[in-house]
Amino acid sequence: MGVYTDLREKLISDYATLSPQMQKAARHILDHPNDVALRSMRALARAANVPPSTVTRLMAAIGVDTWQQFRDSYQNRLLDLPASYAHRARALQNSDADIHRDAHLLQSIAQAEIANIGQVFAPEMCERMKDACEHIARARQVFVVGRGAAYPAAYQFAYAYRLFNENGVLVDGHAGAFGDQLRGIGPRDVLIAVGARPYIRDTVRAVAFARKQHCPVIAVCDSDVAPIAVDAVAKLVVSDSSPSFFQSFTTSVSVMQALVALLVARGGQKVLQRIAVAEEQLAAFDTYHEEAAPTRNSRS
Amino acid sequence: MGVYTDLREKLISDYATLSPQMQKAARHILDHPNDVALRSMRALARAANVPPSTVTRLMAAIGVDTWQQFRDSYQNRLLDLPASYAHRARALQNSDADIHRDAHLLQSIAQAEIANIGQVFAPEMCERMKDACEHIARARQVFVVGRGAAYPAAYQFAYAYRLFNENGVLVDGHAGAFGDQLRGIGPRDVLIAVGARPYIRDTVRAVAFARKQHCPVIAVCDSDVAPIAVDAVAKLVVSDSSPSFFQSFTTSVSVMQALVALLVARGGQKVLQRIAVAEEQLAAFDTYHEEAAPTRNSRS
DNA sequence: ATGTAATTGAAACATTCGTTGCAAATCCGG
DNA sequence: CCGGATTTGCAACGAATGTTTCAATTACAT
Repeated sequence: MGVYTDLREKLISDYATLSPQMQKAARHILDHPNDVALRSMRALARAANVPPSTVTRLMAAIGVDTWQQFRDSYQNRLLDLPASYAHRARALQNSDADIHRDAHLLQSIAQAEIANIGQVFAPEMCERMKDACEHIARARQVFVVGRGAAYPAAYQFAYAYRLFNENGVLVDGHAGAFGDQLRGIGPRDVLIAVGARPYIRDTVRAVAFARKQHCPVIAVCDSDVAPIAVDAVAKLVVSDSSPSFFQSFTTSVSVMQALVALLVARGGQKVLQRIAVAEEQLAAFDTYHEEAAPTRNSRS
Repeated sequence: MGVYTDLREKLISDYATLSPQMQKAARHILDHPNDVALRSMRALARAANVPPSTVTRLMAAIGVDTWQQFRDSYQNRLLDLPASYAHRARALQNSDADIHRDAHLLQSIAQAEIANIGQVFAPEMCERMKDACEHIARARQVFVVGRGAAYPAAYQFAYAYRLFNENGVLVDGHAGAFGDQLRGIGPRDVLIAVGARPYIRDTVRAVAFARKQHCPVIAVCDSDVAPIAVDAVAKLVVSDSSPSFFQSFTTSVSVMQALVALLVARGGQKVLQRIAVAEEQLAAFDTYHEEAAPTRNSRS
């Protein structure tokens, strides 16, 4: 066990006994170990939003004499990490197949995911995303539909979108009211449909209905010729290849997040304020867990 | 090619034209690249046995404005994932005007997502995932909870898991029945809790309840010291950094998918058959859209 | 050799670094 | 409600950082 690991363990185990401010610092260190190795103490403190002295005090609290010692162990970890991804994958291929079967699978998944993300954010797709945003920004109401495995992506968008806009509707068909939720959809609205093969009937129907009502459709799907992409004003084609049995829906989620990010960027300060208000409301509803003041074990 | 490579190659190609002292410095940098990333300029100068000013002059000689720039590129090399680093640099440099803003944002998102995926599938994390699978495979019932933005990840797992196992329960609190769904949870079960800051009270409560019932908890969260990770049998820490306003939950989804993939792999042929059966059932329920010969829009 | 240009290192510069002392704020048991 | 203990942020410190200036040195063509 390296020094780095020891220090990290100590931070975790002592975390509960630390003062709130020190917890903030400790937390940041645990979550961003590289900052310790590469940036200055003061910079770290700024990032963690604590005064520099807190970090020094944290060092004392976990029994480290000086920041330099602490930083050194984090730097050593960075040097010991063999890590390049290609390297990792290669190491796996010439190793015992059975024992590392799981590890191999996971590395394949990681590579597939990275490749997928890369494709989804290719220049052409970015253009399409921007187009999609134009439509969304202009729309009276924004409907989102996604069933089955595509539901997470739809939900994700609706959840984030509704933090700063009132006109988002997640068509989730709760209580069988699938058709109801699309009532009133029209040319001035927009429907975002998420789905991949095998296409779920509900989603296809929703798209068909929207088209009949002359509502523009944005399709997030696995092919330019997917049934839900026919005549869509924007086709966001996500690659969802995966070594596992199921397709990956990570990229769908990622695209939806990107759309939200674009909308927020376009909306500017005003949107940020709305989000702040929304989060205040949530806090008022006692939605969030308050990070408890630590129970201190006194030592005389 | 990354910035690092450019600088390094510039150093090599210009080596002959440099003054003797600068060559000493350049030589040391080429031989000890990590010193650039981790130590100070003066320390490097001392090690190379040249005065600090020589190093500054070397920066000017190879066309780098400041030591900080130089150091940054070496730091990036130290912690960057090998795959697709190129994307960002290239995409960023041939962009201009107001297109720049959106394009830049999307590229940053892509890069962040890739980095996040990379961290999530780091060797240590893979070990933790395998541990988590052990617990899941042994469990009598598998509860999954995730609220708010974390819901998609929870849903995603539950949806896929239930295709091949009967004992999965998505704790989604529909109709306020949040507590009800956890009834009977016990030591032989397992609870998978997904959540990131700000932690949602329901999720924290669910974890607390499970712990009180001595049910092992698997935490998918953003920190080793997240409230839902306390005393978890497996902590799957996902990095969710994002240039946008919201954290990214893509990685959570990805981890959940990976867990499913591991479980399927572990289950072997038997599991695949179960999935086949489940899909047949879905087809029987007319869930899927049958790909018909496309209705062609007349082109007369 | 001589004058010009290039190279070099010491010193000084404004910052920033990690650390410490201290006074105000906060918590908590009585 | 109080009084002691803990926690916290500010200001200040000396040390070290990256950079610039400048005088001394070297190299080299004339």
